[in-house]
Amino acid sequence: MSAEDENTTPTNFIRNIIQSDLDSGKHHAVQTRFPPEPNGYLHIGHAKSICLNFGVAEDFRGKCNLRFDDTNPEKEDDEYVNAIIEDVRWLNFEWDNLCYSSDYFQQLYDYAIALIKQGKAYVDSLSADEIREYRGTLTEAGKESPDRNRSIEENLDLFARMRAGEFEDGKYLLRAKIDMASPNINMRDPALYRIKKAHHQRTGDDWPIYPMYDYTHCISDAIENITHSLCTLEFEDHRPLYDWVLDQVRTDSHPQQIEFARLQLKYTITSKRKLNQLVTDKHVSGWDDPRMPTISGMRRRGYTPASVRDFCDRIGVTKKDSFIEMAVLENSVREDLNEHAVRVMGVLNPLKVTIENYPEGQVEGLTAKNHPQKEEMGTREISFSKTIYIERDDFLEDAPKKFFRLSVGREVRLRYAYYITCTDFVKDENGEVIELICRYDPETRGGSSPDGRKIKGTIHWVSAGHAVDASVNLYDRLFTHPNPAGCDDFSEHLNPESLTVLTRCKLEACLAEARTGIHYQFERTGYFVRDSETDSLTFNRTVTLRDTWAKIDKQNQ
RNA sequence: UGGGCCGUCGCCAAGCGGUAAGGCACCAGGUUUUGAUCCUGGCAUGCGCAGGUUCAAAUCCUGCCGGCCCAGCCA
Repeated sequence: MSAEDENTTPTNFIRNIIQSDLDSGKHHAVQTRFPPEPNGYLHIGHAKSICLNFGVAEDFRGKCNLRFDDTNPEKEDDEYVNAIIEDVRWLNFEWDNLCYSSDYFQQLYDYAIALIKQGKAYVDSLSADEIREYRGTLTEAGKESPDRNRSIEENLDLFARMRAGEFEDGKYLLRAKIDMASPNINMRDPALYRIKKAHHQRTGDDWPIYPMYDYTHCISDAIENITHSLCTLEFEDHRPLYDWVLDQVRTDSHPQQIEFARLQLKYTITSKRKLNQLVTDKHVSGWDDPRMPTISGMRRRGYTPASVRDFCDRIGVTKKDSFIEMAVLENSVREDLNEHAVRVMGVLNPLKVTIENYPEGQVEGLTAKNHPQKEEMGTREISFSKTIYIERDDFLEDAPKKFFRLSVGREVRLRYAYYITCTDFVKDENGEVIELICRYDPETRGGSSPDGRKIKGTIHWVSAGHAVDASVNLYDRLFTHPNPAGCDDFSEHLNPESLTVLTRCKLEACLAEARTGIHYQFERTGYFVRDSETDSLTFNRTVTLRDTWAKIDKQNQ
């Protein structure tokens, strides 16, 4: 690795382990997998796992599978598998094989029979409540079930009948025979199979019994010859069980489970259950509401795959619980958008300006750059006329000295157009300023003066007769609390101002044909994309520009 | 008071016995027809705390302190 690469190629303890496994010859190729359960939409936390698993495979020239962990049919749905596939594709990763745990139901079942034959698993008739009682507590050992020493023949018979659908849900359970006194509760004869007469999205009504996660995951990994099985910290206690199952079962490989800390982002939540609740309780419009930390929400909001991937590279991978600041994500988004977004002008809160000395009815075309630093992005023509709109915020009746914008007697530059000086303003009956009267300097066409006088402020504008009307959605953080998930009721901390809908915004004419997926910078206000779910002309603000003035203004107050 | 794991700058994060990378944030300047971008500089005598080993410790040892996870027939 060269010195230049040090900042761009992430290094972390997992990559170090993989590198040494490759160096030592333990493995000759890397095989990972991203194993979502299709019971909800993917969020930014999953993006971290996706970038890790696919990223590692990519960088070590290995492969990564996309595997749906679909062993709980009651909560899973095809809607979710399709959304997940779309999201992974959007992030621009390519999987080796697309698999489902349900593909292995028969093998899993066969392995279970083998386990029973080895005397390592038994059918228990204890009820769920009894099992909980028998399990013991964190500080006390559990008790062995009366069925623990059922004969192998009887276990085989019972398990076969479970599979045949002879029993009602909950009547029997297949358990591993490990150690009821283990200090690790996961090892106290964990459940392997439960009876659940539920219809499965893929296997239909073939199975009245479904395997549990601990049993399924490790075997699925082994079947796919996964070399490094990366998962989050809460599964650390499950690793002994992961290894136990693979030690009992005859598989060709024994993947290594490695745990890392899940992503936590300040002022939002990354829990499928809670996100689901936001949708169900209508706090947001859906899983893809642009305020949601879901991948589909971020996509609709205008985040780019590159920015999400960059973010994941920056935050690192460790075993430490941490909370990432939103600013890191926003920085990644701004960095990518600054590079690629097309510059245009859009007035969000219009204030009419009449240029008194500009000829009535005259219209002239001015040339604007599509990107200030990138000539190759070209230019476009914009229309200028006697009546224009500027941003309300760009005029102040009583302006402080450092306010480089309009006020009576002050001169500013209209971007790419002329210098104008405010001479007067009009108020309505409520005392609200509704119009500005200005004079322009004909010598400053294009935005520079022959006398070279310095103009501190440049503001954006749009010609009244040429602008298109649009709605604009402004988004702010969804929660007012940095850790809503840690509160008793996270819904109490919803930010009432997370969405501001602006109507009749005045945008540059070219935006009438704006297409979803094209990123724009409305100069001086932020990055925007056309909303994908609305027919009328509606834009979503992806993120604001950095605003030093807002910061100064705030400090002065 | 069972087990597992974690503590390096406000937020992340390198570091793996040789004298504290980097990013975000923040602060101070410069350039600028976006108060944007960009550029320059500043920002841990210190690595949870206390002892010990060593010529040398964030790195090794011991003991504390603090935090997270586990008692679903969820994943």
